[in-house]
Amino acid sequence: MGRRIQFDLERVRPLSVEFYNRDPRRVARDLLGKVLVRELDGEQMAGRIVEVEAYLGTGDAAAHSAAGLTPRNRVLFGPPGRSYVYFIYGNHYCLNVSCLPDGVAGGVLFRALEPLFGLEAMARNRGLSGELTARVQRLLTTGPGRLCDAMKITRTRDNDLDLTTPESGIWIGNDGARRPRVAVTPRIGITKSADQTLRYIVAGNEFVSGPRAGLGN
DNA sequence: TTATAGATTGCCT
DNA sequence: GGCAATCTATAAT
Repeated sequence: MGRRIQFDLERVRPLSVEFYNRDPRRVARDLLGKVLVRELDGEQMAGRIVEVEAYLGTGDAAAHSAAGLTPRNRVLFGPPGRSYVYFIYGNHYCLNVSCLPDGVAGGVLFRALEPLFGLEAMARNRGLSGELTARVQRLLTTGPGRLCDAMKITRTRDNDLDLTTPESGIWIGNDGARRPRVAVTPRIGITKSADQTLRYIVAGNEFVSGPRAGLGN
């Protein structure tokens, strides 16, 4: 018998636009422990943010905004608190939130969630069946492509949405949970600017992807 | 118009 | 632990 998840979505309050109108490094760190909520076709899903990466507008060769404004990355240059969804490796979508004021590029990539609500729906979306064992739960939203798959986040439908209001179908909120212990490491899957430590994880959380080492900070 | 690299994942050995 | 799959934005020709 699996562990029953108890989580009250009513307790979650959306984060303000001003929350995102800051340096992506600060936003990334503060997003840990917050809740990403998805509502689609009357179905609700939610997960606690346990792994993110900051992408800076300037001086960051790994950021999509590095070469200047293009049709694809325009959301990163727009106002804060909006969704930037891109398609990668021919298979996967990745979700970011824009940071800093209109005209200044920057964003945070969502890399992993701890599933809180709607696990059955997420498993279905991921093509997983059977018992929701700890191992299967980790396959739901651990990894940037997986969490988009689980929540059916796509570019055509979900790019450039306002993430500060439930009306968008995707939003981020605070449920009053205590601020988690944070660790910082280099980012994953990039070659440029790979020396910078811009990946933020909840220390010791089992739903973090890849290496979980890193000095607390 | 063509070429290439990419903020990944899952399956293979 | 290695690597193919699969698409497309952007750069190069």
